[in-house]
Amino acid sequence: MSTIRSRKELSHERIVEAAARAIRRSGYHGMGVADIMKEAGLTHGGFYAHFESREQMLVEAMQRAGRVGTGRLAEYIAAQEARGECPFAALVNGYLGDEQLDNAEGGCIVAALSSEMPRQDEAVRDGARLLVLSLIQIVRGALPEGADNAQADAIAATLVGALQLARTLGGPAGKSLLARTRKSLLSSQTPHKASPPASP
Amino acid sequence: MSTIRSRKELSHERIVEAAARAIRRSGYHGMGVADIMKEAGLTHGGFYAHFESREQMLVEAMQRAGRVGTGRLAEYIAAQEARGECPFAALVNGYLGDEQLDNAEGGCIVAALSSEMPRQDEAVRDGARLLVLSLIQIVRGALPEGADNAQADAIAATLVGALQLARTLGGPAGKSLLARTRKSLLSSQTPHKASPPASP
DNA sequence: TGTACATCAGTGAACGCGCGTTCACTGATGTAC
DNA sequence: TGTACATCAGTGAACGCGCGTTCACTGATGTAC
Repeated sequence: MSTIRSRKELSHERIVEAAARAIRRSGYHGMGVADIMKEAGLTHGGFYAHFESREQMLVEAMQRAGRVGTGRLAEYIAAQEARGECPFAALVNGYLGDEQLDNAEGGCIVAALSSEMPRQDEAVRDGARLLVLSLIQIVRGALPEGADNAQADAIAATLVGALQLARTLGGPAGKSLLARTRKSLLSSQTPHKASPPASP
Repeated sequence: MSTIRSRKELSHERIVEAAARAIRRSGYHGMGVADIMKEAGLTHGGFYAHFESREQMLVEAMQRAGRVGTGRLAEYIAAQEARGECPFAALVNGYLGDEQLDNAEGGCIVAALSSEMPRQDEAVRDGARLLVLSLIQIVRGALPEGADNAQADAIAATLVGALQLARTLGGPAGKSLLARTRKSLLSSQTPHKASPPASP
């Protein structure tokens, strides 16, 4: 597969890239078409040569953020696994790492937008559904064989919710909420990997 | 404490009520000042006799939604407890009840807005922090004596996240995500109330 | 290889619309006597 | 109890601004010969 891209294709990618960052940083309505074009090094007039509408750009931006985010997380888990860490711990520590607190722009798009997702128009919401499903897929993949699927849903919810609550609190309070959530998740899950701990 | 309210106070409350519903249904920016005044049975011109700015109205609306929501949830838990249900199960079943799927407008304000909260200006965000903390407080109250505080944070995150993911999926898929999350939460927690189940 | 022309990506002004905010005014409520 | 006046809540027109979208135009890229 060729890497040769036309000038226009390159611009298109820069715009989508900028939009993918913008919506995670500022929300679906947080930045205008002109701002995003500017961030891509262009002026707003050319926008509609690339997209039918702002909404269509949102869809592409979501897909991109989802694809990249999923890929990075999967890579991280694989890398940690290669170092002997259990995949679930890698997921929790990667997804809820302290760096994620101030990195909405480069982080998980579901955590950045999920309370807004249900309110979007059909096209955007369809894209959002896929993002949710693919996050759940990743969680499933990181759970031990034979784990209940119900757990994957609950854990995905915990990851997303924790990042949002921690970001809302911000500062040390947010950091400590993150740490507690990691701890809680890891201790709840280990029994499935090893033998159940004796109840004290 | 007197219930006598002046005409203006009554209007004020209607506006805040309408705003509290509006932001949960449509997000912080989802409805304009004029829409909200209309919903309160007024015209937009009178708005600034009640609030210094739109932002200040948001703060009051959040406080109200938080107060009412917290009250309702606490009452529900108490009522179920009186019927012999354990408080944690009441919390999970109440907060993640199927009715909540289509009731953002009347439901938990944290679930309705948490991905937007970190992006609000200081006054609104301060209000949001209090909402998060009071949700965590409720969860703590519903956990058995001696439960780890870390668990309360994780569970609050799960509740909030699950409602958002379920609402994004919508329909049967959303309903089933909710059900799975309830199941997973309840089975993870019961060991603390009763004796730990034998590992199969 | 060089010139002439067509294509194409991007520019920037302009438009319409919605929204937060202001303000002069009105009609109702309430107070003084 | 009734009248005259002051206060006050609410009205609706108007404002400025930002945003999504359109469009006539420009300058660069690429093709034909």
